[in-house]
Amino acid sequence: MDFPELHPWDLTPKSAIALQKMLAKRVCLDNRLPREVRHVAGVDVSYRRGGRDFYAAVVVLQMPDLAVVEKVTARGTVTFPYIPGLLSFRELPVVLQAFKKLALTPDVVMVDGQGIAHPRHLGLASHLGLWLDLATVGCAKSRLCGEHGPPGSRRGDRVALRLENETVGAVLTTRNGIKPLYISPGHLLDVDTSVDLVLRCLGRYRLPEPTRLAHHLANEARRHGISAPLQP
DNA sequence: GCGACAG
DNA sequence: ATCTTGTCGC
Repeated sequence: MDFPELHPWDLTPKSAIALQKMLAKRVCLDNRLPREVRHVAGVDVSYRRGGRDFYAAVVVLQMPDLAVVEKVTARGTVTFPYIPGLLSFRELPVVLQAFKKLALTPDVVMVDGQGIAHPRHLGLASHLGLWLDLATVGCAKSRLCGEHGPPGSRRGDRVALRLENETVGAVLTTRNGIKPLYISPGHLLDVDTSVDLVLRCLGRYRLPEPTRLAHHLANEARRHGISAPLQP
């Protein structure tokens, strides 16, 4: 159950699903955020179509100005195929390597992917949150599961994302007339707090600054083919 | 069996 | 996610 100790290639989709069901019980949806959120981190992974290398990037921004205070990257190897619902088994290993290089411990982490808006309530954001014991928010660009009404078209508009008769997240419009984002709590916070946090991290783009900047940094790391700690 | 399906 | 050139719009 521990990546560093478990040979990744021994994990089968079936065992991965069993593990998700176990871990999902430990996800906490109560707010455990500090009174004042000082640091918000964004994480993302990049790789080439036929390549075996994965590049993860973590960027830490300070609130409320969103200034970058730390950036790290890490390189890893593909050990699991992409299967909808099992994304964390593919991306978590390299993401964890990147977090090991982080000097700061952010109050919350924004992830490119789902939180509990997942078939077994354990999307990448939730899995990462449990692993790091940090508050995490799932910020996906498209839907994995769940139903929702027509999203509003103005920034700030949101509609509930429901799954099995429960609200597991929100479909949030981050820019006027632009395709909305799928927000769901990963760990240690609730839906409303997740949405509020994303809104407070919004710049002039569709994606909130933390994940947007992490995306760029991961792409840059991939292009350089190296992984080196950086100084802001 | 068929359609859906984060990144 | 990634592959790719131009192109429509604020």
